[in-house]
Amino acid sequence: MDAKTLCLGVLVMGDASGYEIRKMFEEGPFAHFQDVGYGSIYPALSKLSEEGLIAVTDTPGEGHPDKKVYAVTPAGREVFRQSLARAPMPDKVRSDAAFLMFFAEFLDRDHLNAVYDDYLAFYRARVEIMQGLDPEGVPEGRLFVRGLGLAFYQAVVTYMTENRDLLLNAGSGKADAAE
Amino acid sequence: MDAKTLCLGVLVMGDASGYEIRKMFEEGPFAHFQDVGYGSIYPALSKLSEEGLIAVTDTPGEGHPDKKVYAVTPAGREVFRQSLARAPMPDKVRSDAAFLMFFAEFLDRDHLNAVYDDYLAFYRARVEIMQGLDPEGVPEGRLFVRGLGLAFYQAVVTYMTENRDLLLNAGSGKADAAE
DNA sequence: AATGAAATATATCGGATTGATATAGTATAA
DNA sequence: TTATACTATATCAATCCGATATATTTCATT
Repeated sequence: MDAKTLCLGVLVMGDASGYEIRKMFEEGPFAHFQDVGYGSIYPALSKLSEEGLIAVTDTPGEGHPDKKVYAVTPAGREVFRQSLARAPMPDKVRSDAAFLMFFAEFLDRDHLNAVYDDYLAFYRARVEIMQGLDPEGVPEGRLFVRGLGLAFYQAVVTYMTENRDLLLNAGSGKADAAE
Repeated sequence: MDAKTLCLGVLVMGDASGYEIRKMFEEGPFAHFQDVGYGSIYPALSKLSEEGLIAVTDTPGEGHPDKKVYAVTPAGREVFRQSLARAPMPDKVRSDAAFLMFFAEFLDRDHLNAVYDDYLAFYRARVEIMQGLDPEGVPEGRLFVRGLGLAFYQAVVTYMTENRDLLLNAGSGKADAAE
C-alpha cells in the first residue's frame, strides 16, 4: 500500500498532522500491519495537496511551532475508496529476529538468550498495547483487524513460551533444566 | 537484514544460483519471515564476490543457459557470523489485506467477500506448505522458526474462520446466519 | 530562573529496495 | 509449429527507509 493511500486512510478517520499520522503507525491502530516513516509521509502529503485530495490548515507563529493540519477533501475520499477497490498484495513479514534464531547454531549462547528474551518481551508488550486500545463504538472492520492482530501476537507469545527449550536448551540433554 | 546477509544465509546452507536463492524466499524455509527480490540479490552477489566472501563457478554454453553457482568462502562464513551477532531490528508486518478489512465499510460487499476468501485461502495454503517441509535432521533453530511460522499461520486461519461473521455479516442482525 | 531532558513537529537525504520488465534458452504438449 | 511455462540472469525508475537536522514547548529538577 503506497504512502499516499496510507495517509488518506488516517485522514478519513479524522484530521491530523504529519506527526500524528506517523504515530498512528507507531503506536496506533495501524501499528501491527503497516508502517510508514516521515520520509514517505511528508512527500505524500505534498503530492496529495497538489492533487487537491487533501486541504492544509497552516497555523504558524502564535506561540507554538508550525502545525499543519491536513483534512481529506471529497475528491480525496473518492480516490481513497478507489484505492481500496483493488486486490491487495500478499502479506509480507520481515523478522530479523527469526532469521537469527533460524541460524541459532551460529550465535553464542548469551546473544541467543538475549535475542529470545527481547523478542518475547516485544510481543508481550504488543499484546498489552493492543488490549489497551479502546474498542468502543468502533466499526466492525476495525474490531476484526484488531482481533486478528491480537490473535497473531498471542500465538507468538504462546509458541515462544512453550518451545523455549527447543531453542535455548538444544542438544544439552536434560542438563541445566533449572532456570 | 540487508540483502548481502540474506544471500550469505542461504549459501552457508549450500551452494546456489541467484535464481535458487530467490526461490528460498519465495517458497523455501525463509518464505514466511524474509523476502528479497532479484533487484537486490544480483547486486548483492556481485558485491560479495568482489569482497571475496563468495566464489562463483560459471558454467556457460554446454547446452543450457548460463548457470552461475555461488559458494561461500571461509571469510564469508566469518562475516556472516558477525552479521548475526548484532541486535535484530524489530519485526515488520505489511498487510494490505488487513488495511482493506480495517476499512470494510468503504468496500462493496462482493469485494470484501473476495478479499476475505483470498486471504483465508492464502494462509491455508501457507499452513500446508509449512507442514510439507521436511523437518528431518534439521538443526533446532530451524525447527523452532518453522514452528513459529506455523503457529502464526494457524492462528490467522483460526481467527479468520471463527470471526467471519464479525467482518462479513456486520450490522445485519441475525438475518442470513446460515451459510 | 536556569538547566536539561523529553516530547512535539516538520523536513531532507543518500542508499537500499521494490515491482515490473527485458532477454533468452529449454521443455513439453497441443 | 505454435505456444505456454519454466529456468535463469539482469536492469531500471519509482519509491521507500533509517538516520539525521532543526527548532520549539513542556515539565521536572536544581
